[in-house]
Amino acid sequence: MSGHTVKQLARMSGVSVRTLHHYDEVGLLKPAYVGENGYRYYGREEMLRLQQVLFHRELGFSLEEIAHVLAAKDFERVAALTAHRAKLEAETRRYRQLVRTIDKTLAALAGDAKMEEKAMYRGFDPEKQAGYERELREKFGPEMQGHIDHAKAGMSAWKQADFDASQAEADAIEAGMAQALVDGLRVDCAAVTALMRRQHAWVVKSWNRPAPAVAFSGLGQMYVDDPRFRERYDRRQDGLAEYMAAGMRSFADRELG
Amino acid sequence: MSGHTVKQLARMSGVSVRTLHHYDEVGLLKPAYVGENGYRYYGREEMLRLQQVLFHRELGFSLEEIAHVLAAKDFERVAALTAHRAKLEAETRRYRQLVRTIDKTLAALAGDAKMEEKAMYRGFDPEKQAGYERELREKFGPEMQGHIDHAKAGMSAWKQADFDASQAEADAIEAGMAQALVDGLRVDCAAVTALMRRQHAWVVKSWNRPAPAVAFSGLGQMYVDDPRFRERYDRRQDGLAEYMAAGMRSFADRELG
DNA sequence: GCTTGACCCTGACGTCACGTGAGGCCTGAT
DNA sequence: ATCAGGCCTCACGTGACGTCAGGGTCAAGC
Repeated sequence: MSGHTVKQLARMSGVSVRTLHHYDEVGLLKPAYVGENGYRYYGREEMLRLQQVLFHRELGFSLEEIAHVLAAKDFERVAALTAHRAKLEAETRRYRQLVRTIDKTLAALAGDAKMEEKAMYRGFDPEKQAGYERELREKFGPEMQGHIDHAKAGMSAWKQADFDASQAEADAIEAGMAQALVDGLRVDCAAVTALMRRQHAWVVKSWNRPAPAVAFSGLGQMYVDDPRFRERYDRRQDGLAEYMAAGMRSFADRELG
Repeated sequence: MSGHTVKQLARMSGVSVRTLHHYDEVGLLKPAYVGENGYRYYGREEMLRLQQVLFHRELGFSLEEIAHVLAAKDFERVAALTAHRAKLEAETRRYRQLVRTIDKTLAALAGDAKMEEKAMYRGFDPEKQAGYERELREKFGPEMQGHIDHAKAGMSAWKQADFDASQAEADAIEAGMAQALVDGLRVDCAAVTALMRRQHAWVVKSWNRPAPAVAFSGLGQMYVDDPRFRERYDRRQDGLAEYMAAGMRSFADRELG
């Protein structure tokens, strides 16, 4: 019963010869026996094991994890699969977010996202807001007026009283971040994280809707990209726009992911 | 205007110094200027470019792709983003499929009804867990002990980290339901519905898989039928097991159907 | 017995986006 | 002068193989 050679097994299972060599090398799948010429020969048992390996590989387990799982009994296997399932779901959620971000970016590139951009400015500075509206009208003509009116109606809840308090909070956060920047604090340190938590709360309140990870770090990105925001931050402290963006991204990754 | 050194830029943008070195190496982000001592100095333009790089990196572009995208015009950029979007969606679909595969595998492994039952009890009560282990030992003898120990190690993360929070939520829900019961609230009133929504979320998290209507109301039924659960609830409040079951069935009918 | 061509082996380097030192120079403060 | 803390350039390690290079082995046909 000489068993199968590497090429035979490779063809049967759809993997490469090199892969079998590699699995032998790392001890994941050793041949049933090795001829004196050094040839590898695989038997029925090895074929079954290979199937197990490939199954778990498909699921995204690393070879090391596979070795561990195959050595374990059902009990542990269930735990491993459950944990892996959670990872896959997390990845799925992350990818969905990325797709949404791409959609937004595409919309922005297509010029469709004027309203979105507008929404992000909301509550920042009513004077600039007015200037921005004029700009929009000039660019896109009178048919834009309807959209602007609509947005204004949405802002009616935004009373002047709220604006002052909100602006004060924004100022306080910026001041804290500027200090953190000159102090050379890392963006993931506790102090900056606390500031970012306030920033996140502020954004949620300003937008009047939740700000998930991608939206929050995307807003940070806009602080850097958009000259009106950038100018505001850099006037306070050189590099503050980037620092804010980094802080927000870091916070989003760590706490909103 | 000396610009920023590597460490400064790294801190501002939240990347490592090595990353900046690497980006320089591969030509993705070169310093504005290199001193005669060999130091890298970055200016405003480089900071902006770095933000662009990081944005695309988050989306999962490779560094090579990023270099290409940043050198391209809007038209090409749209094409790249669209193509990348398709890739992400394909990955998302693939992951969903993998999750389904895992679910099937878990179901198969649980074909042994004991395993299923055990999974349901998971995170509920360590004492019951101990009872189950003893049962296993009596049935399969001492050689099982090794497996149990091993599995315990694998599950320790679950038990230690999540058990407390999970149990606290379960307790809170039960307390709320007990109060609702003594207050004579109908199981379809808003307050109880809210509690049942939490209960459903808790079950989904505990099981780590969706709980459709039949499963959810079936679990409620089990609270009545199974003495271990029944005792737990009735100790807190007489009739609570039935009340839970009624609430869950009602919720399942109204919101999960 | 010899050639041919398909198959086998063992290195060993390349991939990608950095992490992690090692070893040494530069700079500003004491 | 010393010292800490920056900066630099190598250069190896990661994971799961792909891809040669160089050389031995096997079955079949001549």
